[in-house]
Amino acid sequence: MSGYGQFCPVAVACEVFAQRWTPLILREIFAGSRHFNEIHRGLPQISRTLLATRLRQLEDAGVVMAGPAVSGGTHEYRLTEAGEEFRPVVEGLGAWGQRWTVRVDTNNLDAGFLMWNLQRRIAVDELPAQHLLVEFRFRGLPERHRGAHIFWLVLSRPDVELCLKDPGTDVDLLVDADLRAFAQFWLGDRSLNEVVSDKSVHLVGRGEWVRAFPSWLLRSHFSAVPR
Amino acid sequence: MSGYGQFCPVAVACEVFAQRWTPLILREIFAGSRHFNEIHRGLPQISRTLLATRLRQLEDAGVVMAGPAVSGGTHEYRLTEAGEEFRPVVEGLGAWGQRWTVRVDTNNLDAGFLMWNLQRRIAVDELPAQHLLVEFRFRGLPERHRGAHIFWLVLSRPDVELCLKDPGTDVDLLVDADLRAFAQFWLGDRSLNEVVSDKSVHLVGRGEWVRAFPSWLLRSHFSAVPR
DNA sequence: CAGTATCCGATGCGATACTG
DNA sequence: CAGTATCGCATCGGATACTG
Repeated sequence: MSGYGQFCPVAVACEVFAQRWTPLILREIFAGSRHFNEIHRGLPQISRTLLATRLRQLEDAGVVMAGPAVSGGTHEYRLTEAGEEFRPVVEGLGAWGQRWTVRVDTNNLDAGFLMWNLQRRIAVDELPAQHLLVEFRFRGLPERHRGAHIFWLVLSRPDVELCLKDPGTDVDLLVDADLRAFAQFWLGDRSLNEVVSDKSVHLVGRGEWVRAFPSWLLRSHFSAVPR
Repeated sequence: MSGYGQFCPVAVACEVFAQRWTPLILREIFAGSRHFNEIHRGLPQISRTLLATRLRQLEDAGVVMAGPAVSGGTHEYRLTEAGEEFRPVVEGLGAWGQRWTVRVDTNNLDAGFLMWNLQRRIAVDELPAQHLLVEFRFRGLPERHRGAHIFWLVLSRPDVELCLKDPGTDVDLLVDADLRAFAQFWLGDRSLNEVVSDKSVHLVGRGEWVRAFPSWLLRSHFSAVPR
C-alpha cells in the first residue's frame, strides 16, 4: 500500500523518504539528535509509537543504524552513508519552504519548539567568556498551544543548556518578546532592528550583553536563504 | 491531519511535497507531461480521483497552474516558478534511489510503464534520416502485471510515437528482450553488451539499425548517476 | 478528453497502558 | 530512559458511475 509499483528511482526513493514524518525525523538527526527522546523533543506532535515505527523502517531501509553508542553505553541512532545522502534533499525542501511559503501562522506557533531549535543554534565561539543566564519571556501565545512561555538559557562556554524551570541565579539578559515576531526574526523574515524598533522584542540587560546577543544567536539554519 | 504544526521550513515544504504520489506527479510534469491523461499514463496505479485531488492541492499551493494552453485551446498544467524549484528535490530523490536501492523486482516490472518512459527518452538528433519502425517484444513478465508485452515505436524525425497495436508496415528493428534485463539496461545497471551477450536481449535487423540503436535510445534520466 | 460525486473498506495513526 | 502491545476510529483512497 505504501509502494508505488514502479522501478523509477524517484518512486523507490519516495517509498523510503516520503512517508509522513520521515523527512522531519531525518531533519532532527541531521540537526544533531541521536537519542529517541531527543528526536521526539524536536517532533512533539508525533506519537512515540509512530516515531518508533518510522525509525525501524529507516533502519530496515539502511538509512539509520541503531545500537549502543560508539563511546559510552547508551543506545543511539546514527546515519548510514545512504542516510547522509538524504541531507541535500532535506536541505532542498527547507530552502523551498523558506522561499515559497508563509511559515508562521497561529497553527504552528510553539514557543517550546522554537527554544529547542534555538538552543542548538548558538555560536559557542561568540559567547562572552563568563557564564551568562538569559531569560526568554514570550507574549502573544495562541490559546491552542498551551505550552510554557518562560525559558532560561544557561550559557557557560562551551556548554549550552535549556531550562524550563527558573535556575534561581541572577538573569544577565532578558529577552521579552512577542512570540510571532520573535519567530519571524528567528526565521530571517524580520531583522532584529525591526522587531526591537516596533517594540515586539525587548532586550533588557547590560549594554554589552545586549550588543553581543545577535552575535551568538545564529537563528534558523535556513534564515539566510533568499526569498 | 496532514499538517505538522511546525513553522520549520522543512515542515511546511513537506506539507506540500511529501504527500502520497505528489513527488511522482511532479516528476511526470518535469519529464514533460502537460495534460491530465498524459500525467496519468506515467502513473497508472493512481486513481483518477486522487490524481485530480493532488493536482488541485498543488494548484492551491502555487506549485502548478491549470488553465487553457498558451497556444491552442486545450487545458493543460504548467509549473509555476515555485514548482520549478522543486526540480532539484525530485532530482535528489532520484539520484538517491539510483545509488542506494535495488530498483527492479517482480512487484514493479511493468512493460507499459517502461515503454512510456522510453518513448520520452529518444535522441531525435541521433535518429537515422529515414522513417524507422521498431518492435519491442518482452518476455518474462510477472503474472501480476498482465499488461501488453508487444509495442511499436514509430520513429520519423522529429516525431516519436508509441503504438500498442501493430502499425502493419514492415518492422526495421526487432528488440526481443527479457523484461527484467531490459529494465536493468534502461536504468543503467547493466550495459547493452552485457544483456546481449547473455542472450537476454536480441536485436534483430539490418546491421546499421542495430548499431544505431544505443545512440538514439537515451535510457533513464538517472542512468548515469554513479552507484 | 477531463474530470466529479458518492460510497465504502482498508489502514494509518493516536491514546492508553505496559515492559526491560 | 527507550521503547512495545493493544484497541478503536478517523480519514485516505479505490471503485464505480456519472457530467460538461
